[in-house]
Amino acid sequence: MLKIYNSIAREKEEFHPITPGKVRMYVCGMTVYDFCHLGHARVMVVFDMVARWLRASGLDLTYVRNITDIDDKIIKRAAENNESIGELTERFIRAMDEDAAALGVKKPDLEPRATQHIADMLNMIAVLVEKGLAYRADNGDVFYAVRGFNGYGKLSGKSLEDLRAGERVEVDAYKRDPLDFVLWKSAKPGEPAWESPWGPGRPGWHIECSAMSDHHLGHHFDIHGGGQDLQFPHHENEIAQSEGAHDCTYVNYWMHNGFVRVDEEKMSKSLGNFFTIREVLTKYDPEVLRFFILRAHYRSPLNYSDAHLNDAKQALTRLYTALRGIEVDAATLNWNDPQMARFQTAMDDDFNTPEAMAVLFDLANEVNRSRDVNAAARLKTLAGVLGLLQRPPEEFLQGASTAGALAPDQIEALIAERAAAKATRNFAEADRIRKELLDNGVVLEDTPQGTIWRSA
RNA sequence: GGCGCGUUAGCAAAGCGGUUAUGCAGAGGAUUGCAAAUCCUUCCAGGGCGGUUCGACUCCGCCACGCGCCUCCA
Repeated sequence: MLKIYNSIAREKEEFHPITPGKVRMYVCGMTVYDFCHLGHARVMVVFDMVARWLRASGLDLTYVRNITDIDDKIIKRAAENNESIGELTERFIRAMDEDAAALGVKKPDLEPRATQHIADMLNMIAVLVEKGLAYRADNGDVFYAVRGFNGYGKLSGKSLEDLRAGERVEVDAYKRDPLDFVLWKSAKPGEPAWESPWGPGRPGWHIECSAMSDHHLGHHFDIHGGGQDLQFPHHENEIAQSEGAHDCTYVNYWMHNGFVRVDEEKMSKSLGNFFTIREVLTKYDPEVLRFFILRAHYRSPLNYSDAHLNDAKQALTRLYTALRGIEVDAATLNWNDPQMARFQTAMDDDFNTPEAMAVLFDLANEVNRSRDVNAAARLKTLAGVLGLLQRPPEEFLQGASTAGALAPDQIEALIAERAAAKATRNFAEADRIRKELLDNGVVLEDTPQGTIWRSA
């Protein structure tokens, strides 16, 4: 039985889909005005893992991850770059797709874009206005009236009074209450705008997710995910909008993944301490990054450093090494198998990937001892559930990231030379060649079947 | 100030009220021409102070330290 830590309940709960056998999941995706950083990588990989596990568990999943392609930062960046908003967002959506693909993140079933759902947003805002939960201020903006929704704060555990006490934001004079938030922003000259009953403008930050999730998944669905920093205010405001408009529970299970940190500090745009995915991928195999992310529990902080990535690389190398030289057919998932059962138990416990990975290493040990094809198949199949270990081992082990620039045929030539030297027991020469290769980032291994190599 | 989370061996990171986590690194052995890889053995834990218990890293309380949200943020 799958248990999920539900942010709104602040405890693990048994997972029961609204419709038996079917799961509807919505995850807050990217605002596309820049390259994705490691924080984005974590959201994508974590919820890709969640999606894979739900499906491996036999559930019929509909996974929606939105793209926010209109917002203040996008407008600002496009102006700075002297390009249209469409050009900017298309560019970064393409980059995001590349990054996601590199990390082994499968495409969600649906990736709705905010600009495709303006009508849905306007409809929802209209409902909120009719119900007295929203109002048009004198400056033309439409605000959500937080005081009118009595569940406000239930996700983040904040009361309106607490929030007021901690007020650090300049109070917008047009708001009735400082905590009211914008649903619709009236257009300023030169800004992109859509027509609306309240005048030309564009959507506020939170309404797009309420509108898009409703459009694709309905008023009430199973899982809503995102980074921890979205819990407040973004998700809190989504609840206010959706439940305010529909008068029913919005989401049953809220999932929030932990932050990526650098030097024990949150990686964020405002701190400027972020690394983009593509930056990291110039130094590390993307699967190493995926492995690194899944090696920690999704709710824990994840500290980024080269030392930790190198450590992850070593660990993943061990797994691939175990599979090297074994022809593996895919095994079927059989939860009666002891190791698979242990893996399942771990994953069912709020997606405990570190524990699930421990099973992988135990299996690797078994494969190394027995060289058993079935054990190898179980290893590869279970790893596949996490989106790992699916490439030919040589591709990973001999992959790029070598310091030197020797082509494979050059390496093979040197290995042949060394073999010749060894044949005449000229070990000095053999060792010299081996050292030369090592200096070029190539490690040799002599086996009964001959010499093989891998990248250092 | 309000709310919340964390503190595990050299590093990373889990489960568990009493029995080896796991990976990397270290030590010894097997193997190897020597290595590498692999296998075997092994060292190194649970912030501090109390409490509950026959027994606590694991439950409870307090304290210390760290982190996060309350502002755009995955």
